[in-house]
Amino acid sequence: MATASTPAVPESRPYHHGGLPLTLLAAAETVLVRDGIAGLGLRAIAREAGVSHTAPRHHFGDTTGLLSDLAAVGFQRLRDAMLAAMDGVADRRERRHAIAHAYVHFAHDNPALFGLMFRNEIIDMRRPSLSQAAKAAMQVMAPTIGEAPSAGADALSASDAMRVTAAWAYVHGLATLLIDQRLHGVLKASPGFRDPLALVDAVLENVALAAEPASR
Amino acid sequence: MATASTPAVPESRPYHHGGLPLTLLAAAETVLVRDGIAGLGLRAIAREAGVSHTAPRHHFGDTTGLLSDLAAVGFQRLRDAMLAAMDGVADRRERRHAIAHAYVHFAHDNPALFGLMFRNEIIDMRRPSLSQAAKAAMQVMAPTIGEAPSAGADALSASDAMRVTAAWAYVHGLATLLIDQRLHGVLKASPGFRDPLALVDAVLENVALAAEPASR
DNA sequence: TGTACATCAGTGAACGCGCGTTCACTGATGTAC
DNA sequence: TGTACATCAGTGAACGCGCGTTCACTGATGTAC
Repeated sequence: MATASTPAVPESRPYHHGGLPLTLLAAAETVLVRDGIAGLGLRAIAREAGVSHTAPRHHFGDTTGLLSDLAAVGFQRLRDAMLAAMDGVADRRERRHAIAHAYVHFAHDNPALFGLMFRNEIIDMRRPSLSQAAKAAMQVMAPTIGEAPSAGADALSASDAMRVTAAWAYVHGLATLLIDQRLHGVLKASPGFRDPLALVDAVLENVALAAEPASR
Repeated sequence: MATASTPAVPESRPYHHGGLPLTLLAAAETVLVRDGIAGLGLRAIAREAGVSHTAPRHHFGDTTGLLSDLAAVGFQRLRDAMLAAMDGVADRRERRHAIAHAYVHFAHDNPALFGLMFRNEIIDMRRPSLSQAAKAAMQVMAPTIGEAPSAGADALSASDAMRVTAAWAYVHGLATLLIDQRLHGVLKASPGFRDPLALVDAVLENVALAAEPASR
């Protein structure tokens, strides 16, 4: 494809689009944010992109293909957000907090996209682009959360595996309860928090995970 | 309705069903388990119940009404499971563990139903039957998890609100990551756990939440 | 004890909708010679 | 430098599908008198 380097786009829309795949992903996100996951069909996305409704098929095959790639974009952005939050933070505990904060706030700021990233009915985690993006995002968490930082995420001790799982579940649970609006009950029982996000932020500040001795 | 006490059901199906609402809820769960959330339409449910596809409308109004009631049944069962797990357990820490274990295993055993209970697009949390069932389930957790057990769930101190939120998020995250099959990556990096559920059980045994001083 | 009638519960045909899929096509690009 | 041709990218009409909704209806039940 010699498209990215073509000097200029002709004034009247050319027959060949040039960068349809990226345009379709952007259109899909627009539809997702506007109409929610229910509105995410190939026809609706093509309509949003101003293109024939059979065009997406050339690039993505089917709806699952397109949405899986969109979910992959989501994981890349989540990873970037966590990396940016950690940047320059030396203290280990601070880094952990920065990651958790970034995870929850990413979900809060992109609720529809975050939801899509975990909707197995309409995306396919076996697609390489998606599984790799998801793995890359998780590999940002593992070294910071585990005990043996250098190990990376390809070989975890049992206790590190438990730490990583627990930490991920903790922030993931906060994120999903937050964006699914399930915290209003707690908020009503304990006024003083401005809104659900404030409650979640306070939780992240004050309640940490602690590996405890096996004898509980 | 003088249905529950009618002596016997005539051999040839009577025109009036008698207990259609309950039958429809059961049919909906059958469809949900068999075809997933995507298959949950009024027509499919009526078909499963062996009844005209407009009949559900008399009792539930629309799809959201029926599914919201099914989600309410789910919350009732979750509550029952947590109560049963706590039954006779005196130690506070053991009770906490029992609740968490019950929560995660309920999700594991009823993944489709659990998923429905948190799908805001197709259920309506404002319906009284659903919001009450959800609240009742949460009120099983709150007194055991907070510091001031007698307070119940209607008035929580700020620190209890944080504890409850954190504990709920923790088990909820474990449950969702588990049933969404997101733990395979961790499992691959750390063999030795039989399967994702074994990993989650180990996490529940060994990693607890700890409220820490505000200075992190 | 019987009769009339309103109300409730369930039926089945019909409609319109948006969807995914198929198909024959056309416009544009790249490559072989 | 030009020509022929294969391939790629996108079009638009058509089809079938399951869905929710509307409608006139029928069978059964409860209640007033």
